[in-house]
Amino acid sequence: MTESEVPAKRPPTLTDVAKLAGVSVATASKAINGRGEVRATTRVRVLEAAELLSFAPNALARGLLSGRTGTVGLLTSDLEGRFSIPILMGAEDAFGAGQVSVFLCDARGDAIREKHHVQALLSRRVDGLIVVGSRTDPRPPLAGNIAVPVVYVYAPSADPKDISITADNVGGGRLAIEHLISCGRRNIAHITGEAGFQAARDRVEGATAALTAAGLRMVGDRPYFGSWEESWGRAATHMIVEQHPEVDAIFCGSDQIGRGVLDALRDLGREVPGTISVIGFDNWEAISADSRPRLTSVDMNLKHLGAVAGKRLFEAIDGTVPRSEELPCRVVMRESTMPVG
Amino acid sequence: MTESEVPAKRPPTLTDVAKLAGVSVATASKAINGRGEVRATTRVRVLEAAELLSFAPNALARGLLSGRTGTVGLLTSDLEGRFSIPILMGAEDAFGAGQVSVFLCDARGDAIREKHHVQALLSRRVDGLIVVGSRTDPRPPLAGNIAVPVVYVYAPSADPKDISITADNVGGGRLAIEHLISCGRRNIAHITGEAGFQAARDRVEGATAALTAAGLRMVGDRPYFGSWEESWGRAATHMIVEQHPEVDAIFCGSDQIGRGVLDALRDLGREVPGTISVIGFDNWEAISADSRPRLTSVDMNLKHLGAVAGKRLFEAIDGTVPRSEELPCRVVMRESTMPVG
DNA sequence: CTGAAAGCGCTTACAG
DNA sequence: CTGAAAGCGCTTACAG
Repeated sequence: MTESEVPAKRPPTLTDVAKLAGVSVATASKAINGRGEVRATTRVRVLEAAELLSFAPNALARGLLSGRTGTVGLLTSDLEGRFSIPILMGAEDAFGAGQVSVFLCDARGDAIREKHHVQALLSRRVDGLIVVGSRTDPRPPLAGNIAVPVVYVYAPSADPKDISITADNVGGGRLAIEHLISCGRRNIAHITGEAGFQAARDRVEGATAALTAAGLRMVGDRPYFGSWEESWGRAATHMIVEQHPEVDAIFCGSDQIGRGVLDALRDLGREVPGTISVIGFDNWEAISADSRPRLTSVDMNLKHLGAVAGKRLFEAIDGTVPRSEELPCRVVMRESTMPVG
Repeated sequence: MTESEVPAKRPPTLTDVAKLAGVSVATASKAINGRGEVRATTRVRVLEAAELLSFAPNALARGLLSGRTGTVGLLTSDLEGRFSIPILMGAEDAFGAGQVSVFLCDARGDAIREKHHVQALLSRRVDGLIVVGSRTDPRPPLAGNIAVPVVYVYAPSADPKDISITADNVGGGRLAIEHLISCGRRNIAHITGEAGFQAARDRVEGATAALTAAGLRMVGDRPYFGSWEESWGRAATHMIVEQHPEVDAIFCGSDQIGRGVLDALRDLGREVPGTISVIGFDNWEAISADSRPRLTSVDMNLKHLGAVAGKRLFEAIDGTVPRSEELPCRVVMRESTMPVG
């Protein structure tokens, strides 16, 4: 039986490489890792052997030795929701392709399932954990003694001692109103989602502050809480336009609401942005980028949020203790708030 | 220095548990894994010790021994796109919480990045790989000698020897037309995305077959290829209604197109579903579930696709050789195709 | 029923 | 510059 007939059942080991190169495993290890003084010709011989066998060092063995695995766990509560994904991408970016590998776990908002996932991740000796929430309300911290650093993103941990990276929704509400005022609007209404959401309340707070600072009041003297859906945007718009015909701008708590508002205004013959401006929230391309007119929106920079969380996790793994951060939103302007000269 | 003062820097090991329970590591191992004959009282003692230390067995060490890591790699080319996510969730479901952990890698459609990720995953000794495409066109198989089973989902591998789990888009096109015909429609137009997409061409093929089988022809005698966006749906609708006023149904290649079609028909005063029916494709809730009227759509069952891929990967890991599968779509009916009596 | 020993694949002092 | 040996945390025959 010649060598070429032997089927390579298991991946090649360092021993295989060393044998082929005619050196000890110790030397092979040093050559491959560029460690210790290895003669140049020896190093080349080892590297060639490794190449020939397409040797990939067993990360499990390495992790066992070093105590570091180069893996992190990403725990999300709601993969389906569109907020997790950009955050997740940002985090992935921060880790870099191949340097650190990411375990993805979706707990589906179920505490039991979450516990199982955490258990599994800890067994796999991840170097750290990122916990991604699906709404901005504070969430209970992970149960149990977690021996590795944890960073919470989007939804902060309810424990202020934990590290949380969040979007500044109060600031986002303020930005939206300031933008509308910049466009020359004075009679601004606010249609938003369920009052049970911290995000809704925060944006109201920011909006109110900005209006007050400008000496203005909300049309209707209150926000219109309802649901996050288009149909609520449509219904509320009809009500507002009828009761407050002077309305010349609407700040919407989501792009879906914004989309409903645009459709209703179109039905009512109110021209956007000619006689009334509309701004949404989330900057959800699929909803905002092809409407008539295209919808200006507040963007929470979710990808950046994820990237910052990733960086902070690294710092924590390296022993420094990062602080919680609340990152600013930004306005992405499109035609629905374009001042018409 | 008392015991309680010693900080637990590293996670407890089996040795710690054994020591605390007053047995050997071998016995501790057997007790914890329910293996071999261990006296009941001994087992209890070990389990209590493990509990007390909140011992979690090091999966790396286990993996090193057994050659199985209980991890799989999920390689996606486009996390942002909305097709990957449901597939990913389905796969996660198939793996079960905590049993198998999933490494998520987004190659961003970049071959170099993909290679890096595969390399990293192989180093981590994943038991298998799932490759998720972002469009249904066949993709080149993974480069290099992959020593573990690979299952392609959504986008099949260009190599027919590989295992690919795909949605039957031809069948989906057929279903859409058959549904419209069931609703009493005879003059059916088809507005779809770029002809460069296999998905567009497949759905056309199915639609044409179903029309022919019913003795009908497409309105305009051809599909209207364009883009996947709302604006194309709007533009094409105006054109079709003008040139072919007899049109009484429109099959749309995507829900976004469908949404544009609905909006245009509304502008044109054509009543849906009264005088004309509309069906979309993708069953994208955010787009289809709150439109006026709500949009009937063809669903590719992506989550199920992912789940099947996960199951097939397991079978492959366990040594059986699964076959490629093309899974059926289904029609999710809403008001836009409701026959009006 | 229990434990000593070997070994999974690697790295790291330590001799030579 | 090179290699023998110990050890990371676990499991698995094999003695006792």
